[in-house]
Amino acid sequence: MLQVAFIRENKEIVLKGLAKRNIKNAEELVAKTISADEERRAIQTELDAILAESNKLSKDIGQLFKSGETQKADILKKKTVQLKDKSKDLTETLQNKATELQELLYLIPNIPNEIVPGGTSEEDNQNIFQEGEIPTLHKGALPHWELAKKYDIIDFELGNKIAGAGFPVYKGKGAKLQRALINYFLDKNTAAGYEEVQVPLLVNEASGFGTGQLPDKEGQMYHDAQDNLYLIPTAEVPVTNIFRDVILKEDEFPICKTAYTPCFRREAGSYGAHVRGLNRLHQFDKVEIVRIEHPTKSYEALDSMVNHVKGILQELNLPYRILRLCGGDIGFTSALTYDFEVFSTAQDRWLEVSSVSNFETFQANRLKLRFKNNEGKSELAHTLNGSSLALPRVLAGLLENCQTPEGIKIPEALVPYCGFEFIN
RNA sequence: AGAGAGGUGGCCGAGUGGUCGAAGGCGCACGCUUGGAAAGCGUGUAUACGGCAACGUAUCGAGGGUUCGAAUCCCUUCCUCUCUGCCA
Repeated sequence: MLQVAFIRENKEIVLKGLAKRNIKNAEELVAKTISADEERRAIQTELDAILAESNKLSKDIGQLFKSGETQKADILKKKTVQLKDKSKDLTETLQNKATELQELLYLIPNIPNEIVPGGTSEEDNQNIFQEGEIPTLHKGALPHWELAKKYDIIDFELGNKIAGAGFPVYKGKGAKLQRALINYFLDKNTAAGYEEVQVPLLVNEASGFGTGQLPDKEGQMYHDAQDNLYLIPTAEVPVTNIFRDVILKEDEFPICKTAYTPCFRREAGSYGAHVRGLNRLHQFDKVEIVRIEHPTKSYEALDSMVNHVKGILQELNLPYRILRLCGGDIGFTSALTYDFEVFSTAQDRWLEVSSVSNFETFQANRLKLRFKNNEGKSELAHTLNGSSLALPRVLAGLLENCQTPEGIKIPEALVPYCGFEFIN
């Protein structure tokens, strides 16, 4: 959520940013927000004056009672009763206006960074880096869902029976490979200075609002109505919410956390070949990195996160590319996002395996995540996160790219974690 | 799930109707003191909103009520702890 004061004082920047995201009614939205804010402030000023008067009268009444001047006190009492009615009305008006403003603010996405390209869809994302050799596969090479079946390492059918589509069962070396990947990613992240944390997989409403999943993506999360808890769609939610309502000291930066969690997504509206196999699941494993940074350092941090993810993909020897997401494709809460995609050779398509973003103050404003700057004033911090990495598509890429007529050849870096070199 | 106790500032903790945004202590910051430090002494130390500012308003888990006036009384709700039950 943007700060109202920022919108008020930087209307042109906001409009320009919304234009880059192709928001249709941006002018109207911003105008409404600014006027709601003005009205809100006017009402508050009025209400404050009434309350101030009423507070003063109450004190006077106390004094009068003490000195026994009850008649005078009774006169003042009548006055305060009137003030009370007035203040009650105004309080309600104020609350309505504040809610109206809040709802408008929820509709305004983050302002994209200068370097975010314009564009309307994923077609317009900028390919800024690519490396790794796309292997030439042998004759009869298979997509990963066929390989999974052939070597009996992932059973989609069985998952169907137990839970439904999108909940695969990993078996034998498949299950072990999952565990190996998780440990490998966590080790890479902790070696790079991220502290490992284990967090709840269910979160409350406040946490959902804190990182911006609510109210925008309500339908995308599994919800337990009985206890009003949500299954996390990403570790970003619980990990970032560690810092909800926190005021940091400046010397606590940078804060770097990593967490492995399963992620749960309803993926309502997805269908077709693109959701085949591991391409899109309701439950999947992911290792996440989260950073809380000083505003002047957050873009440096974003670069370092990008380089970190790069290093992992290089070590896994997977062909990948990095995209800078365009205004039309970038997430609601993000100011700048880099997507990492691994080439899935047998499917002949790129699969997103990581998304690394700087949210600047957008999440921090909702989270009330601040720090004391050197003037002693509290200021919003910057939050960032990225996948390092999401498992299913890395696995898909691995299976497809590393297949040989003799079986799947496990990348060297993973062998110590798996304890085997081949799946055959 | 049942019974009981409790939620106050960064932390501990006092406060049962007015002068309480809240004693006292700890912590922290600055200053004095010192060769330097510790101790000691002094000063300061919540957050949000409005206002150029002075200052005003709100906040004692949250929401509502009683009252001229609520941290304090009443209702609802959430959370924590203890015991019992159940259980990996």
